[in-house]
Amino acid sequence: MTEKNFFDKVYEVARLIPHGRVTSYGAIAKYLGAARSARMVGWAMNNSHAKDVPAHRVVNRVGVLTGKHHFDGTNLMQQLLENEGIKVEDNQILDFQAHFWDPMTELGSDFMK
DNA sequence: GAATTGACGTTCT
DNA sequence: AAGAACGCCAATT
Repeated sequence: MTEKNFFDKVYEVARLIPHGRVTSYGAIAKYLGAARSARMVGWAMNNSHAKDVPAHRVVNRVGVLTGKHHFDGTNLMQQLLENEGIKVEDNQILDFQAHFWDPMTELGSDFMK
């Protein structure tokens, strides 16, 4: 029973996202070994309301705040990101690459080993 | 209990 | 190269 479900793994990784950094659903999914389950990551975020998961730091691969619609306000997600020093314009993160936090690169496949 | 949807991304045509 | 379809797992209807 040491194996965790995809959902739980997503929560863990999402929680490890550093302050002022962002990542993509696909990046997390890929890190978990299921690049094609990016949708599940999004679903997990939907349940993230029950967890302490900073879902505002997770965007799609283009850097667009696709899930901002699920937040309390209309541009709450954007406000949170800007609060961390990330510039957002038209629901899209500026310099997404610069702020991109890749779990595989940062954690180095040494986290869930 | 079965079918559909859901914060996406990859692969095929 | 551009567009369409599929895949993944879980939850909701």
